[in-house]
Amino acid sequence: MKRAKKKVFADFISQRGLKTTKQRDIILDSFLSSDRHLSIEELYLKLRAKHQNIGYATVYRTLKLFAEAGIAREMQFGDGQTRYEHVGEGEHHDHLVCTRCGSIEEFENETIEKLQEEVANSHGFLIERHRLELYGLCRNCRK
Amino acid sequence: MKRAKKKVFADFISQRGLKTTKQRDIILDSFLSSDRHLSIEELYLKLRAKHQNIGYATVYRTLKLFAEAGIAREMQFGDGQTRYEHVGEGEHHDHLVCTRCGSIEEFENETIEKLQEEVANSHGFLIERHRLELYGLCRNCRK
DNA sequence: GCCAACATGAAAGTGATTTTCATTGGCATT
DNA sequence: AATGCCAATGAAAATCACTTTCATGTTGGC
Repeated sequence: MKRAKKKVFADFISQRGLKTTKQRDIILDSFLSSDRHLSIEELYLKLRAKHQNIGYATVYRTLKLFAEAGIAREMQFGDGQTRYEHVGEGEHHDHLVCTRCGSIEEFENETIEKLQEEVANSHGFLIERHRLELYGLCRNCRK
Repeated sequence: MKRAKKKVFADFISQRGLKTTKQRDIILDSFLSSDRHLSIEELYLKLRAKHQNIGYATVYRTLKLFAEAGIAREMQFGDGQTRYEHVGEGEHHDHLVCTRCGSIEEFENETIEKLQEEVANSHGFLIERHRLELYGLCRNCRK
């Protein structure tokens, strides 16, 4: 699936007449082999450890490109930093965000999605996307 | 209920040894008689129309105070601006955000809340608060 | 009315992100 | 393999939303 995403990005690049570069390859590799929900800062630091020649701006630009290409999604959990998560085809999930340790778990729930549709319908509203986040204490932090 | 909130804020002010000022009165009035989900910028402009002597910083500071006093709540809908909504006692609701016209409707759904609790329980997670937002087209913008 | 403590507005400061700009580097074409 | 064009890069400056600073103005308990 790393393969698949690399392919998606390569296709995106060529379709748009953009170019393959060392930096983009490195950033993509690093992104794909990272935790989901990585902040730009975190990714940048991780990258700098190995490659001192990658600029901040390039990381920002490249992550935006991943989002446009459909292999990443921008997220905000209220800590003032934008995080990017991996996107699989048609995949969707919501989040449990720990307010103490900052850990982020994912979950899916069909029934909730259905109810959201019902609510939207009853308001004449057409859902394009949604966000559902539960903030609180994770299993470890409750103790 | 405007009365009630003014009382809540007045009590908060005196309990904390803070002071009543013209600016706070004006901002509170304006906030209470505004749409829910007003951005600071919007409120500031609205205020400036009548009172050219209210500073940006004061509006920011005062809205934070409202939030501390429990009569307002900070919200982010991803457009880069913080919005404040009115808070009634124990009241909770979620949002339908129109991606075209920016309008924000509210809804409540007990069943969804219950399901959220179930999901959290099954992960050993303790919910403190949550946010649920449905983004898409409102009734008018669908046409 | 006095005056310490709080509040205010203008401007400077922050922190995250974006843009600018001079330079470097893909890559399709000779 | 050399050419040329346009995209990409990095460093630094700019921007944006907000926060803090600081000199001055107000409030309210005495």
